Amino acid sequence: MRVYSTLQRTLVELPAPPGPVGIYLCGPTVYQRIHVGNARPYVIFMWLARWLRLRGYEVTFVSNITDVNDKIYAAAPGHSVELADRAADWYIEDTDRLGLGRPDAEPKATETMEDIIAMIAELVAGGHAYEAQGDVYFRVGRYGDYGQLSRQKPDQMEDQEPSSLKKDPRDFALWKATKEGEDTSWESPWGKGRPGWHIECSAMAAKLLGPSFEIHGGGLDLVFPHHENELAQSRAAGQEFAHIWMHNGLLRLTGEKMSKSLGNVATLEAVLDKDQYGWDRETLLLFFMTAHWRKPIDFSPETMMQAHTQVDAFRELFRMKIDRAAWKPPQGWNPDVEAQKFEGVLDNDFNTPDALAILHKARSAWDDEFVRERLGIFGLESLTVDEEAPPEIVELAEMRLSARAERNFPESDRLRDEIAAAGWEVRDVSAEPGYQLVKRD
RNA sequence: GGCGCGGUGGCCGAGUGGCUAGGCAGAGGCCUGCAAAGCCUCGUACAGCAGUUCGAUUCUGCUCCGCGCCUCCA
Repeated sequence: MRVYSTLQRTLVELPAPPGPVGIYLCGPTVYQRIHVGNARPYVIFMWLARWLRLRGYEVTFVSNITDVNDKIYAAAPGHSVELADRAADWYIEDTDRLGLGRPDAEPKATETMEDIIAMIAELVAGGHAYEAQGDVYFRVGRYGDYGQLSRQKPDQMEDQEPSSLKKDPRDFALWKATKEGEDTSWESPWGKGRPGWHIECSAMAAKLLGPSFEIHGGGLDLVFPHHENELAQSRAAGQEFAHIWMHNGLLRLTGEKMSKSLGNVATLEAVLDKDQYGWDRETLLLFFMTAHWRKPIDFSPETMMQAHTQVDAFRELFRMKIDRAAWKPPQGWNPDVEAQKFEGVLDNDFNTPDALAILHKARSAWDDEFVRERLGIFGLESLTVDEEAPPEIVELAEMRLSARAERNFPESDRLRDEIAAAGWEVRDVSAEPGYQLVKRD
């Protein structure tokens, strides 16, 4: 198994199973509902964790929730705790709807305060950080490898968060003294305050995965400064930290990155909501499969529609009621060979579009077992179950069957329309009972 | 200005130094009372210009275009 790592700028091999493989994913800052773009890393890494387990790895998947931050203070003056709690619940609720389960741990910054403070103290003691009027800053100039992840040259960089207290404009805050209007603070050796953005991830990763682990993930927009800073502070604290850095491509809306600051946002809730975008979870999951995890992907009616059509095509395979005993692999379809290819493409940088192509080939070959066994990896096992029609629909279909037997086609067509109006499609088939009912949305 | 990613047939989207990606849409046909579903047939694409090579969409350089980061952002 190998994946592309931003740090090495190449594919990096994972140690052989069983690992262990620790995965740390940067989750959202909670002050509003997450958007579909935020859902992409969640989905990709849930899938990856599942796949690695199937391949025999011992996986520990940690994804944090940032619940102290300037944005949260700004969004709910005096009520930041309530907002963060509520928005964290939204995040869980919305991503739960994707049906992929949860990471092994979802730590919050506010629940990791001791470790955060201890780590900052260690950096100060080691001379990698300094205190200034209750703030603590990381001394970028002292860490020689600064910029190795993002390939930024320190002398070319612009200032990070300007502050007159910094000794060097490139330094960044590990701890911030409490300011007016902030309704939460924690005691520390430097007085009351709260952590900077980057240190929480270093502390939580070390706490739950140890000083050295395999994979650190997040969106491409986190490479600099967030991940650069995490790497610097953790290494400065003597930890090896993550070996592999996976950065997923960003979701785009009308050609631009979907982001809260640009305001071109479709919330995950809205995308899945019947009264809004109304896409089902399967469509969204398959949509994410269609592009490689490192590439940008366009969220548009066209691309979602194409994903939806594919979802229905897989459903169709399981409506066919294939007689497995009579089934034989057709020309050009060798399940064993294809199974190996399937493993191969996922083991090679987790290429889901290639995996999807193989599933389509299996579908064409009517190899329902092959497809059923693999759809589950992506949380799409629901496509294999065909919904039963309710009695009143069945009754209409029976009436239509009689009408057809009498060659009363006007009545037959009227009944078909009536069934369609109720959200079902009736088809004439040769197998008993002579019709097939399919749910339509 | 600095750093980085990408440009593939109508659309989405993998991949490869020479061998069919796959999907969507479209056209024709079989089947059907009409449909639906299914099946069959049909598309020789890889931004442009140089170069390396027996041969490049795939490697190198340049140009053009798009995107991301350098400030909070998955």
